[in-house]
Parts: sequence; structure tokens; C-alpha cells
Amino acid sequence: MPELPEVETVVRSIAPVTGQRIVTAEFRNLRILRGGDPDLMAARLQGRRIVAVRRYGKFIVAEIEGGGYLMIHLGMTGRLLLGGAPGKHTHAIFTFERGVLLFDDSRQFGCIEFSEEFPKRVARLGPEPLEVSFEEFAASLVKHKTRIKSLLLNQTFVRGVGNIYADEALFRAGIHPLASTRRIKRERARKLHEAIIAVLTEAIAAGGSSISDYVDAEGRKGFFQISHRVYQRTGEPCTACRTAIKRVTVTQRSSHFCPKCQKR
DNA sequence: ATCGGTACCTGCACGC
DNA sequence: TGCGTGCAGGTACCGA
Repeated sequence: MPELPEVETVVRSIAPVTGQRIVTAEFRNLRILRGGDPDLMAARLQGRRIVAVRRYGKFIVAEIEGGGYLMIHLGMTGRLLLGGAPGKHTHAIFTFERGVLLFDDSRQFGCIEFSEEFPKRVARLGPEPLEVSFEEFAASLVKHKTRIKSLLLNQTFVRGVGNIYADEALFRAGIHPLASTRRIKRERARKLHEAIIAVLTEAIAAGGSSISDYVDAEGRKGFFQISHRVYQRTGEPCTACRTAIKRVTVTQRSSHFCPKCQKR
């Protein structure tokens, strides 16, 4: 489900747990746990305070008092909810002195991991798209030989861009999703860098996109989906030239684009 | 070393 | 009503 703007919105909405002590941690579905015995993990968390909660791309990392990191990834349908009753898809329950935090995920593509060291898979990610300089972005772009849409989804290139914002950024930059990275000239790359920053910034301000069921920890939907110019708008007129938006499959993912505005 | 294809799982909309 | 199909914001792993 969530990409960078949605995860950022979730992290902001769970701010109340910062500084709070975990009274109990309960894991109901072991499928979503990575690396570690659930009882040991629960014991390791119990009685510890959350020192800080940070976002790295689409990953959420909570720093635990006394050492250790609790990593949470929401996958496609994961949710973190403050309060409320556990349901059919509640896989983890963190009880605090004041309130409870539930991890729900119907498709179970999300995961939770506890590690003593900073999680390796997070350390391996590329730079934050909102922080990377154009020079670094352009230098990394030319090192890859693939289709631009695939590269944007590659989290070692930049971290946090997913299917929605890749399509939206490519539209704004006028680049076809199937375009070879080798054929993108410097000035076009600059447009893409700017488009990624613009679309992510606007989406964060809107609280993310709620395509089907995304909500933040308070149950609020985002509303950036009303600003989508190509994503899931197949057949509808382009906002710039009225040409019908097309859909193609790239790397097993659907890509939406304007055949007139976006060139290969 | 990089890349593309596939697997993982549930729910929903659709056509018959 | 039910069934089959295709689709959905994700990453990890495997083999070329």
C-alpha cells in the first residue's frame, strides 16, 4: 500500500508513542515477524521506552531505550492504528501505559523485525528522494541500464518512491515509463529530480493517497488521490492535452502515462 | 554485479 | 448466488 508520503503521514500520526514505555508486545501472526523468536522479541521490548520513531524510505524504525531497533514495514496493506479493537488481520499489539498500537495487514506483505544493530536492509537503501542532490541523483541514474520506471521502483536508487509516485513523477517530467535510463539527457533528468520532489512534497501535505483502504494511525484518509494525473486514470483524458491515458506493464507492475506528453 | 521474473497473501470488482 | 479471473500502494529471492 503505502509509499513515502503515506509512511511519513503514519510516522507523524504515531508521534504520541515517542517517550512511552511498552508494557507488553504481543505477536499473533508469526508470518510477519523477521529474524527472531517472538517470545524473546516481546521480552526484549517489554518495559522499554520508545526513544524515537523515524522513517527511512518506506521503512519505519523505532529506536528502543537501552539499545535495539524495532523495524516495521507496511507492505501493500499494512496499517498502524492508535487505539481501537484488534481484528481479523491484527498481527501485533503493542500496549503502552497510555494507549495501544495495532499492526494490521490483510495481505501480510508487511513485516516487523527487532534487531540489536540498526537493520541491515534499511542501511542498504538508497538516499531519501527529498534530500538527494541533483548531482548525486544524475550520477546514480547513468550507472543503471534499465527502464526508468523500474529504476524509480528500485529502493537502492532512491528510497520511498512506489508505483503511484513513480507514474506521477514521470508524467510531470514528460518521460515515458519504458524510456531507457541511458537515453535520458541531463536536463530531462533534472526535470525528473524536481518532479519527484514536487509530487512527494504535495502528497505529504495532502496526507498521502487513499486508493482503497489506506488510513493513518487515527483512521484518517489521505486525499492526494484527487490530484493524480495518470495513476489509475486509464482511458481518461490527459490533464494537459486531453489524450486518453494509457496503461502498460513494466516489471510486472502497471504503469499509467500520457502517450502524447511522455516520450521515450 | 545487475537485471527481470516470480512468489508471497487476501480482498474486491467484474463477467458469466 | 457462486465461481473464475484479474488486479491491487510491497520486498525478497533466484537464475541468467
